[in-house]
Amino acid sequence: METQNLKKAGLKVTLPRMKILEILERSETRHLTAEAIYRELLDSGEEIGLATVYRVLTQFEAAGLVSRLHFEGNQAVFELERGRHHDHIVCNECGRVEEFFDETIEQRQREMAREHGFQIKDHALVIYGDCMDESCPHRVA
Amino acid sequence: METQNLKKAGLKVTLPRMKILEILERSETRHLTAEAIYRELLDSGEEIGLATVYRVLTQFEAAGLVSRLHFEGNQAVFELERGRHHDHIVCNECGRVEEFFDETIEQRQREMAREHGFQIKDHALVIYGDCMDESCPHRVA
DNA sequence: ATGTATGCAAAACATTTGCACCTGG
DNA sequence: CCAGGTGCAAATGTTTTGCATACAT
Repeated sequence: METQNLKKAGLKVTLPRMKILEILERSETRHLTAEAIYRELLDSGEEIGLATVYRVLTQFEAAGLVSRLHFEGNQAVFELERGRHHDHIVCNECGRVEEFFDETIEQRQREMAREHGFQIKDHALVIYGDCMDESCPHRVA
Repeated sequence: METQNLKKAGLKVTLPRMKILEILERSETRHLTAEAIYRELLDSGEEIGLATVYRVLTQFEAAGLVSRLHFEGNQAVFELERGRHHDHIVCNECGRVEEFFDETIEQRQREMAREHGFQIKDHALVIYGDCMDESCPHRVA
């Protein structure tokens, strides 16, 4: 269980940390803001402060347990790190997030970095669009 | 001159707007935060408020005169819009920004959006790395 | 016990807004 | 002249921090 991951990361196994991990694991959308996690904690009756949520998420990020993403908008979004690199497509209308991976894009990025004399360390690619999900409220098609 | 662009955008030709356009045009790095523009204004003796800088940049963005970029870090970065879409490579060490364009990446993005049932509207791709510029203070190589 | 974690309130930032005054056309 | 623009200060929204208390080992 998650107890292992926490210990492995050198973090004490505390209630806030376990609860936050649980929420990230159970999440349907898998991409949550600190606020969203905080609200879920409140809803399940936990007395955990928003500051703690931010502190825990920052520690999780440092430990490689979660990734912090920056989509348009002002809040960071957090997702559980599952070791498979991927990029994101976000629906402008309903906020739905999909993940994708394309080796050709990865390759071309490495090539672009090389051409410009950069030692590539990381990259962030987000595609914005309108999804055609039936649940999407502003769906065009 | 820039007077044209302002009028075309339906914006009165005021001193703050002209000065801000000038700074964006003259900028060596071409990618500036609102703060950086504000400081340049102060340095050149202009009495322009930071709020005005933000307001003007937001209007310029709406008019298509500038683009607002979100790199890692909390401040937005603004660049003069020159009509040629491109993505960015940013040096983690010295903050230098390079632009690039790769049709293969563009194509694959469209394909990824299509595969996931999204009507692509926009995208943001930033590559982070260490540059090997001789002026880069933390240069490794 | 003892070093860490947490909660709360306050601080820190980046950015936006309200409002009285100024300015461009 | 007058709608629109600007400066300043105050508000906002997100994230971080200080500090006294509580908890895991």
